[in-house]
Amino acid sequence: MPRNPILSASRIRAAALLIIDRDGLDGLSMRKLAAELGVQAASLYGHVSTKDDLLHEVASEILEKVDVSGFAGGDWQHGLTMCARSYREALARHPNIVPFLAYGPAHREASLRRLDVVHGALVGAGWTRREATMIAASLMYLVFGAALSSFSSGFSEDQSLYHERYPNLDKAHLLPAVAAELDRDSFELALNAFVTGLAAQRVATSD
Amino acid sequence: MPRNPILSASRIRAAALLIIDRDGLDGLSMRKLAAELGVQAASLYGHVSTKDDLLHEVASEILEKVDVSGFAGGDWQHGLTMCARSYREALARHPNIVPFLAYGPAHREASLRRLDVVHGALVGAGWTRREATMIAASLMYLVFGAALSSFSSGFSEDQSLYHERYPNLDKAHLLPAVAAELDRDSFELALNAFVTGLAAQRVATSD
DNA sequence: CTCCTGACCGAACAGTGTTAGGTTATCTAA
DNA sequence: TTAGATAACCTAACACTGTTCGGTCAGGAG
Repeated sequence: MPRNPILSASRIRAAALLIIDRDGLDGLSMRKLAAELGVQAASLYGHVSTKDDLLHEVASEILEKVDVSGFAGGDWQHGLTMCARSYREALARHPNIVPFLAYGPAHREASLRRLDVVHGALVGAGWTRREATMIAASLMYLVFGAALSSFSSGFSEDQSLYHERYPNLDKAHLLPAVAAELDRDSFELALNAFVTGLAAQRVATSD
Repeated sequence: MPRNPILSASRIRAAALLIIDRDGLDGLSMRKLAAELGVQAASLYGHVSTKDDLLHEVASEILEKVDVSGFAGGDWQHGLTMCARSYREALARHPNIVPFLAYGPAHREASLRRLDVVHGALVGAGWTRREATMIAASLMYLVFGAALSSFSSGFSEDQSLYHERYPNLDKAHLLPAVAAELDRDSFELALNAFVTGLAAQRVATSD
């Protein structure tokens, strides 16, 4: 090796994620990323083929942390719940990249592997293949919906306007701390209602 | 009036939405939009303050069609279901703009008005204010999650790869027609399970 | 010491959103 | 009828974007 490399694929990924977390998805440019690493923009292309590719790599890194081990015990309700929680947490840690993540989850290797596990567990628990597919899809709806349309990233404008014009709306969720809690609780409510409802339907159809 | 205007805010919105539907969100540029209207890019700025603003206007136009009249009867389960269906349909008609829509639904006038109606109806049906907020949020999770991570926009790569590597996954949802049906059915499943689960929880806590 | 190779850089290309200033057709006022 | 006002559109440019080509230069191998 001619020289000690400053850059590496993983260092680039880390810096990219840092910028995305700090400045948003649109706040990431190759020049800014290069500057963050003390380098010129062109140098990045020795380690990364394309910006889009870089984003996919960052995305995969994030999604690696999703845990589907909850299905191991054979209890699909528990598995579904644990998987959804873990998924949401992974996304909530980097909310700015979620719109990109959602673009094509099915195209990513890790997502497919996970989906395969979930699907298999559901079929093993007695759901039909079609039902298993739809349940897995529904879980994605909840997870991505929760990560995307969270209170934390909404409701940040002038507070006084809300209350008088929309009397039914509570203005408490304007506070960031409250918003984060409300996000988590709303997700838990939705997840719990969903799994409960599924279980009820399961009993009904297996009669 | 000095001349018969070629441009108008609504004509610009319509053309923008057409391009978005056809070429995707990234496929919309001010120059392309201008060309579509037989005009130069700069001319657009006499009718539209900013590209971001234009997108928000297009978004509002789409969201205007969401129908919350299902709550009128006083049946919150029916209201929730109808509202969610109408919402999803509105989004499914223009899937490419959904990532933008999801960015800050809470900032849009029409969304807040709707949210206020839903919230009021839920409180009227006996839910606490906090519960109502969380239920409304959950509904958004489902709707946006369904519109975003739909099968139609995923799974479009080489079909043969899937089956051997992920034995649990069905390859039927690769076909566009099947995918659309699967999207709708999955959403209905999720929605039904969610509302059922909510109702069950309601009975339990009101004891 | 020379050669080679790999890492980084400078400069450019085509494209983006946006703006300042200029042109022109029509409508109003004298 | 003609002069001026004005709205609608355009030309040209700005600073930015992702990406590529050709160069520079440090170190290891012979």
